[in-house]
Amino acid sequence: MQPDAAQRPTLADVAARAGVSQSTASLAFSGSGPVSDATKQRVLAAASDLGYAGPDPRARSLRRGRSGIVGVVLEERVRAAFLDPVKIQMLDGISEGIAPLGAGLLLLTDTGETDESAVSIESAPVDAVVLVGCSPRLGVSIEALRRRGIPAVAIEGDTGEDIPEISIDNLQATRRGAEYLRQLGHTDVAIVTLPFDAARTRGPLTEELLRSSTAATASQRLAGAREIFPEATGRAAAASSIEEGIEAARALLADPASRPTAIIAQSDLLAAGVIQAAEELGMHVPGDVSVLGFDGIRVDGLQHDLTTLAQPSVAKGRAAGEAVVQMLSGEPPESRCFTSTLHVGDTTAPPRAAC
Amino acid sequence: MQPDAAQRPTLADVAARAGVSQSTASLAFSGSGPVSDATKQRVLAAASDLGYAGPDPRARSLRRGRSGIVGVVLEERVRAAFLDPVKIQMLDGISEGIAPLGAGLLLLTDTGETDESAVSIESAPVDAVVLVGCSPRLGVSIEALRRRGIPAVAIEGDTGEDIPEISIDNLQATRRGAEYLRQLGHTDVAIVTLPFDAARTRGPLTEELLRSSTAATASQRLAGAREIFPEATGRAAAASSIEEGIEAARALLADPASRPTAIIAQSDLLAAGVIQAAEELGMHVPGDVSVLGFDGIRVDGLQHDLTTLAQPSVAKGRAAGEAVVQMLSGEPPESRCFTSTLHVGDTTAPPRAAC
DNA sequence: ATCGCCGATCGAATCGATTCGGCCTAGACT
DNA sequence: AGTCTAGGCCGAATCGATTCGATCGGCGAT
Repeated sequence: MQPDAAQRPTLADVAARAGVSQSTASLAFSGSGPVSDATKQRVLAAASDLGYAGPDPRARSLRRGRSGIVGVVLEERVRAAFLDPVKIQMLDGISEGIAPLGAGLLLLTDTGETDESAVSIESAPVDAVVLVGCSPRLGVSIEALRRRGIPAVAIEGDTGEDIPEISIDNLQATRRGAEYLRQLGHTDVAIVTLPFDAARTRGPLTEELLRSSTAATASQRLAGAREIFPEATGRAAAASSIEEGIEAARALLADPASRPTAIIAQSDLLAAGVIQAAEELGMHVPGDVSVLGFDGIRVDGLQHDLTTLAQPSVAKGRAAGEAVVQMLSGEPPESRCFTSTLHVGDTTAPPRAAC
Repeated sequence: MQPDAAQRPTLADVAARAGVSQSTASLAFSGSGPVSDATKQRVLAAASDLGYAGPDPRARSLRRGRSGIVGVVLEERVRAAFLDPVKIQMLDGISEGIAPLGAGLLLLTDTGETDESAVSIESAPVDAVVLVGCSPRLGVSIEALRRRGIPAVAIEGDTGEDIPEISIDNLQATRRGAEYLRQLGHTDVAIVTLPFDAARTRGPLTEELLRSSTAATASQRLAGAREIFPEATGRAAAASSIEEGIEAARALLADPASRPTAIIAQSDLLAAGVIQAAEELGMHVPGDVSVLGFDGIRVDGLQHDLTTLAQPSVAKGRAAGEAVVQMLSGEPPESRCFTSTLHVGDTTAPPRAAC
């Protein structure tokens, strides 16, 4: 109505110009329905004349009830997540798994802040959601998802709900790794764990910390190790990073009199940190201390072939993506548990004979 | 109407239950408008009773005309992009830059396929778009963006349109690096470039290839090098990866009689590949050949401190994000050009005296 | 020659929320 | 006491497309 510059043309405008009804114009675009070729061409021509760029995705998604977007919820901020190779591999797997949907991937972070008007897990136009390594801290958000009827899949996160879960044999894998260390002759083993709680408390493994654990992954891996080394103690890191590994190892190796002969790290990044700290202290790996990792990634700058429990990260992501596809097509969701394999590198060896 | 299980409650249902009009209920949620506290509580209570999870983002975005989502267009598939540390850093910067919007990041890839019904750059519910290292192959898509009136910012991509661009001093930086090599005494220098065209043609730098170049970044860096070494030739890689660097270097170093004394790689990953290939051939870096990279990232597994032109990747991403925020608030977009700095590591040295 | 059928098109309802203009009432001001 | 003001709330239009059911020719079958 107003001489207001360029009101963007709508489907109605196109239809009018092509001399057809709006419904026909819609069909010409979406292709779902019988439209004569001539009409279709006419509509397309009109659209082109008007500079119409195709149906508005917002209106379309409102009507269709689908947005064509799958959300990926990362517990950390984007920066942190991208620094973790495991996360990236999963992301890649997810994008592969949902490929048949032709859907986009929306990065969501569970920062805990409930910013008004911000696009959060509770208010994002997504058709489904993949929770990557999320703690139950997400309880509220998950509840919102359930209410909104948005299907969700969790990767390595004990959601405690009826959400299908893609996981690995954390406990058994770690036990296998620990068993290997015992076979090498180790008896004095320390553990560097992933964070146990939302606060990411860093420090010694106290009973209290374990009791308050909300991170299944860390707990399970610890349990697996303790099935072999019941007395094993250690430290919890505040994140899965080299930095944190260094920090933890410095504490564990501080006193030359009480040094363990092997350290089980719950991630390769932590393991890399442990190795670095050990070497800084003049220790030799695996001569003075064996180091076992978890993940099976290549760690930036690490000069060793890490002995580790290799997990199929990409496959996990893909499985999650496939589960999303299933759920969206009405099939019942399906949890899956993958198996990790022990990769023996050059960071483990029999303990140096006590002198 | 139907006894159909649980039709999800809508704002209208909530309003009815709370005994207020729909408009009031809306105001109670969005908070924009005068609503008495009592009424608000009543609405919230009704919502809670009904299990209403808040306004539907699809409807909201249709009405508001904003979706709260910013698209990031990567030229490669997600997997490939995530393997490039520079891209990840930029992504991180972007997410930092758009933080004030509270917007989500939608990953879009320019695969070239125009999948029907797939969420692509041409049909995604985004408020703005950041093009990361995109070639003009995107022409069609960019045209669509323009028609849809979606603001866009380009990072290191010559869009040829009126899109604000975030870039770095590719030419000058490379010239500085080349100059440094010349000062060391090098005269026989080869270059390993990024892809020049959409086809990612791999092979020798022919005049024809350069003429048909659609990649400004590669062209500019090459031009910078040639300002110092006009005769320098080399090879184009098909991607920025260690693999491609190896491939290119093998070709360049194949003939012991015509080996250059230095190689300028247009990315650190390529440089890492070059070094690896050289060492495989029994050559010593920097003894037998100096290697100069570009980017300033830490390369996985590289045992050298690469001499490289460090660019502020995160800052670039952040600038792009900030530009998006500006454009969305109506301010005119603003192009920016950052400066790279020469980091001298241990991969460059004077050429071995000819015997 | 007539009936039935199918494909092309059209009208109108719908998706779910936001928002503008108007109405009403209670308190304030003179 | 009368009127003005403003807060609080409501109705209804609107965002832009999709889709169901109805309509209307035209063509093959009987």
